[in-house]
Amino acid sequence: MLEIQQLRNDLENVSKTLAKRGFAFPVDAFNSLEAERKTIQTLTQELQARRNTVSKQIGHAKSKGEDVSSILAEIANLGDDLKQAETQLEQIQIKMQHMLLEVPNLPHESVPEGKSEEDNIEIRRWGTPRNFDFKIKDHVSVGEDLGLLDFETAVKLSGSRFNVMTGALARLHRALAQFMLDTHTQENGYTEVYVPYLINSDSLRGTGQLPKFEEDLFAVYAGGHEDKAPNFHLIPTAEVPITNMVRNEIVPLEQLPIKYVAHTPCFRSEAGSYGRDTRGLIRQHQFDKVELVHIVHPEKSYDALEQLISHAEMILQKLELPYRIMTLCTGDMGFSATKTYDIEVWLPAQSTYREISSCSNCEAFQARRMQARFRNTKGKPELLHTLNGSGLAVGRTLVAILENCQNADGSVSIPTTLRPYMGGIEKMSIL
RNA sequence: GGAGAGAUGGCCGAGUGGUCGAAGGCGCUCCCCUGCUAAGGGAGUAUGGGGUUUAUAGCCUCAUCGAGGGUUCGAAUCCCUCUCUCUCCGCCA
Repeated sequence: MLEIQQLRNDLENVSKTLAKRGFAFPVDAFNSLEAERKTIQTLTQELQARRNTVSKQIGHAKSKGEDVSSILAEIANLGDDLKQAETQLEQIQIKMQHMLLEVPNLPHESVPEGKSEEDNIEIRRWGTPRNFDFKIKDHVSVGEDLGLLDFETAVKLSGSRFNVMTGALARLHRALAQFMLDTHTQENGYTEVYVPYLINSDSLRGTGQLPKFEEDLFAVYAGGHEDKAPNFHLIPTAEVPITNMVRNEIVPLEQLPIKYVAHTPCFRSEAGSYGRDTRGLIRQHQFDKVELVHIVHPEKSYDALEQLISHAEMILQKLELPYRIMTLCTGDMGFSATKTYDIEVWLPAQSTYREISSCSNCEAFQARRMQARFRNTKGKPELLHTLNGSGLAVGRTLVAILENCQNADGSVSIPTTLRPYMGGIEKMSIL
């Protein structure tokens, strides 16, 4: 959520900046609502002040045993007038709140302008894609030929966009998550957290998934009461529960920065994306991710973003998987971000780089929705800055290994760093 | 799931219709006093809005005593709903 003060004082610039990311701010609607709000709020407060004064008078008079009927007569209409004004004000404020909750964050000035992913800027590359001297398979064929990846059974169990992994592949999936967690906790200074996978709507509003993106979520109803509002949603990313840990909190200054890491499943309905990546593990309704979250002092958030991306990169470096870093353009960034770096890993079967991590600074956008604050050196509460990034998406990392580490005989070599997590085995082979 | 108790400011804890945004204590900040230390005296110490304003300064004002409704001229106090916490029982991994 943007600061309403900023909208009042600097609407022209705000709306210009929002236009860069393809968002048309309803300037006229805002202005007229704001004018209405001002009138009604002033009126309401005047009536409230009057009521308070008169009530005190009555209190005084009664304690002296005086007659209060004349005072009561004088304010006979006050109650109705006040109630009417309060109702009006409330409706205006609800409208305003709705409007503001749907406005995305302002892109940082360093973010390149653009309309789509075509306009993202590559800022660096690491590693060299391997030359294969045989005809390579995509990850689906590699996994299925090994007999360890089974989409047909997943369809039977749940439907499309789910998967079943068995044996060494299931273990590799688990190994990846363990390896990522260990790296971030032991080398990068993160605190591991375990969080709920079912989350309430206040939390989803806090990080920006609601109210605008409900169709991307799965709703859960206790006892099958679909007629009511959902009790929970399944988390689309651990960013939601982790970041909301500081919702409505005032964090002591000395606890900053807070760096959390969690491994969770993520559930996305991806309602708008049918037809994209229908084959394979790239786009699933359920996938695992190791998520990194920073809760930081506002002056430190851009340094934190650089750290965050480097922590995510470290995983791919240790796995020796080639990747590139992209700065997302204004038009491709997520709702809550001011600046986002994507890490894209090399997928040889697609001869292209594909997103495997997304690291964003949200500045105070989420903190304002969540009222997540710290006490500054003057002792005053001030909004925190929040950042989140994948470190990494486990399923997509698995895809990258299956494709990049495949051999001519159909086997897949286990990256050296993962072998301790795999009981020392060096490859998965066709039996 | 059943029975009961509870939720007040940074913390503890008063407060069952009026001058209560809230006693008292602790903590914290500033000042005074005391030749160190200890003790003592005084003042201050919530958050979010709105108006005014060059101003995140001041001043005026509104709201907030778990959340949301209601009664009333007036609610921390009365009524209703919900959430959460605690104790006991049952069930469960």
